[in-house]
Amino acid sequence: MKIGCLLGMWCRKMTDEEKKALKDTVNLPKTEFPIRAGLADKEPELLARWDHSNLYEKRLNDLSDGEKTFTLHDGPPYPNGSIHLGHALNKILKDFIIRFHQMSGFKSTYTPGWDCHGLPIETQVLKELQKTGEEDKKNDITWFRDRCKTFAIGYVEEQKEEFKRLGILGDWDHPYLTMNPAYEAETIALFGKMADNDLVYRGRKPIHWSIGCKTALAEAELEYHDHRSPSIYITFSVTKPSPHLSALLTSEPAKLIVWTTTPWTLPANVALATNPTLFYEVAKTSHGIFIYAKGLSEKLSTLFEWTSKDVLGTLTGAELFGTETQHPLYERPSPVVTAEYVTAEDGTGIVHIAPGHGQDDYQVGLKYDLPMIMPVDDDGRFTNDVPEWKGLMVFDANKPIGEALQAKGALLKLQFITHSYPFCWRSKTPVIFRATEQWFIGMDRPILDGSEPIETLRQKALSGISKTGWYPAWGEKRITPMILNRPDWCISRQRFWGIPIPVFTCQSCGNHEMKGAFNKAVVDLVKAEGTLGWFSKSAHEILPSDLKCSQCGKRDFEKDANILDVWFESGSSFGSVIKGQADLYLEGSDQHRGWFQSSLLIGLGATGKVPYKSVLTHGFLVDDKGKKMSKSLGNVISPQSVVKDYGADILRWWVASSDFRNDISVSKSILDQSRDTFSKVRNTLRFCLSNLNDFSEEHVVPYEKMDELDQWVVAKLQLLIRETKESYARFEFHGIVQSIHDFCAVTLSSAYLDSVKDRLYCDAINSPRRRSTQTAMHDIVEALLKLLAPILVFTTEDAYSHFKPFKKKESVHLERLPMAHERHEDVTLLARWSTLLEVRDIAYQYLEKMRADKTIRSFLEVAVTLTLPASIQYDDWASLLIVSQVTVVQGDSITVRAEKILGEKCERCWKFLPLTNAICDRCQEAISC
RNA sequence: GGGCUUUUAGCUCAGGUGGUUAGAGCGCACGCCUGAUAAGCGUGAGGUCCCUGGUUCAAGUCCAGGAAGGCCCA
Repeated sequence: MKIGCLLGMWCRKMTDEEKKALKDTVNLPKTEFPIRAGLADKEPELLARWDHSNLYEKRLNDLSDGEKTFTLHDGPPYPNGSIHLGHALNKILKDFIIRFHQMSGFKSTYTPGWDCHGLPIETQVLKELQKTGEEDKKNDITWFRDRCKTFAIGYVEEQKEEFKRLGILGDWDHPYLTMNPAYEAETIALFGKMADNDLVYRGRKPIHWSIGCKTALAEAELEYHDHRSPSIYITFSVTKPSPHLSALLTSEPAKLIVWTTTPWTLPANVALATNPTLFYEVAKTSHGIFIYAKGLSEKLSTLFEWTSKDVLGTLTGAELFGTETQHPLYERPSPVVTAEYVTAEDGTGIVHIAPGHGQDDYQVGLKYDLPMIMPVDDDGRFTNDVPEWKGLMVFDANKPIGEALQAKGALLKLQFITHSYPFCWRSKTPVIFRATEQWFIGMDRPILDGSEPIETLRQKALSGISKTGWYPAWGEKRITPMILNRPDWCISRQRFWGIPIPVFTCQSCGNHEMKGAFNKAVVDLVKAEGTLGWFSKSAHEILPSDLKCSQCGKRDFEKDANILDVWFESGSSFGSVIKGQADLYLEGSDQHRGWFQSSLLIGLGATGKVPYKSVLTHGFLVDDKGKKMSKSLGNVISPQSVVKDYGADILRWWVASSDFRNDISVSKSILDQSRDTFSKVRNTLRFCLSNLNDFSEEHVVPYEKMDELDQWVVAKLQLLIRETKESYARFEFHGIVQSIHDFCAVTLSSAYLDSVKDRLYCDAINSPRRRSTQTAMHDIVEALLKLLAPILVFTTEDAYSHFKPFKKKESVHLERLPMAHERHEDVTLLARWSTLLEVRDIAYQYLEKMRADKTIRSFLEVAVTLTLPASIQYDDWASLLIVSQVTVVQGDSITVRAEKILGEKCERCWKFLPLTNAICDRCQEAISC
């Protein structure tokens, strides 16, 4: 049927065929971009395409200006399981930042890494061996380490695929692994530099020691079981009271009461500790003058069967400080110090301190510079230092020690208690705390690197922190006290799966060699053979034949048996992965104690430089009630399940929508919401695309000739572009999500696009008004796709392939971010339209009432009369309100009246108008064009 | 127990220097459309701004104490 025939059929009802022909003249939207995202299928397809075209490399080449660089250095995750949501969060945030910088012209490389050594892998491999009954194999170090390596590689590959699936772009084919020979060699070289700067020293530190296995144990290798121990109350006689104590005493002897369940540690006692703020009672009893925590008086009276008690006075632990007592077994003093951890809940509020036999005791020892006596050997037997019980197992020594105390009159009470005590997970024997020789990085040693002024590592670290950018700013407040208060860094571990401590001990004089040529020999060896070379060769084979002991000149060396703390390894990453200083480190806030700190100390200790310019942190994942994710709470959500059920883009959209500086909530309903808001954005894009189907470069309308409504939306777009880029630069992605979603939902979908449908569908295809709108929509789609590309990597690529920009790249990810045109950010226009839209709101409130009382169903059935002040002038209210007819009357305030229109529905544009034909004049004209 | 930190509608977030009835979007309810259709539009209902006390003419905003979360230590 010819269109011309339609014009004459106003007087009779149209047939279906005629209606269809008329409908064919309407320019309805059309696109191949599917209405359903189908991310589960689409995403792997796009990943394969990017992989095939080498997108990462291409971006580095095509997008960068060649001058500006931005380096985000990746903190390495640990490969001992599938990635969890925290990993996903971290890597996705990094991806946003790198993509933003690349699309802004920075050369921004991204080398992902893995932290491959360490106890968790060693433990898992050991467990596997236990299951198969092959435990002995762990003694073959080469074989065992190879097994660990295989284990690590397995999860590196698994995690790599999981990260790639999230759309993270990076140099996945060349990641850094801390077990790579080149990496290991660099770590050893950095150790050497720190040794050169005199920061490495040998000292003693208590560790968990398994007598059954004759080995050091990590926390993870302990099991707690009930254990029967002696529980003894003993006394230390005051020899020199502190001034406060002195004021309460006469010449009569006074004694401090101490409780312990490990009598065998008494030979190593060097001090007593009180809590500085607790109150202590000095009491004259039937059995003598005693000092103990106030409040325990009743309990102790009963226990020791005191028949009388006179309180001579009370004083705080701090006031007892400085009192000197006599060791109950030996002719040596045991001074009173203070420690915050001491309580009056068990015992007497006074504890005995043996720095070689306890973690707390060790800290107290460091604080007060107490000697560390450690008279127990590898077999758990007393050494020559305790001649009277030499060779006796410590647990067997409890009895004779008790007897000796009794003989000296220092034993008040002996009982036995059953309490929870650590056992070795392998030999099932009770564990002891025992000081052993360890390697340390000294925090308070002057760094002898030739720089002036000479500072300690602690001083350098503190000034380095103050020069670093911390985001959020409280990061500085968090890490500063940690550095200020931390003890020396113990870098040695008694394990196998790691990088050896590259130290040689002279068998002749005991001297330790680790600098210069000694270090170089190890670096060269490890570069060539990996650290396996160290384990499979003797010192003699490793060292050049002309290297001699700098002390005695002999050539008989033994390799150190320890490996490095894994924090030393990961903290060395800047050395082999980035050149110079990174612009940014981005990790969870727990890394203030971990990687940020180890990197800082090694950077300053070895190279004199902080390895990062700034540090950004994110919070932790919690559920919708703010509780942390845990298996027992059953609130764990895996990234794999989110990818499967929602798609990686929705996971990314959720990450972007959260304010990651605080803890981040996640739950099914939160993800559902992310899916909903994502869909709104995607549908808006789709609608624009579908209306650009017949649009190309020759149809572009210059800004000046655009319809005012289009000019307004272009102005809104400029604002959005500018604000979005600012938010990216500040890492405030949730602001981006919010403003882009708001733009799509409110500015576009509800206001602009709804109003503009009529002209797009019903105006003549080439009408200037229609082409003007398409020009605006084209700009919108182009800008939105680019602005969203760093976040919605899959969806924007999918949409881009259905979009026809004038200069089309192979991928949206080879585009730069859009530029905002200041000239088009017309403030006057924006203000004017804000008023016009308020009028629209008022009109809609009125019309909604008509709809509610069934006067009308559709707003198109209505003729509106607007009363407006003279300040509001606009000539196309009918389009803006999407009603059939509007009359404007001038008045003082804004009021709306409306009534059901007297007219007929145009069969083409569906407006109600006075018709002389089946279709309205505008439609007639449109058809005949 | 200590250091750092969070707490505004069901949800995600806004709310410089204290100033009228605390905002947005989503979700929800109700209605419309069927030419964005596993879409779209409209209207509406939602808040003891964690609690208590204080400063002030005035506090979501400042101060003190507390509660409940989170990270790191002990």
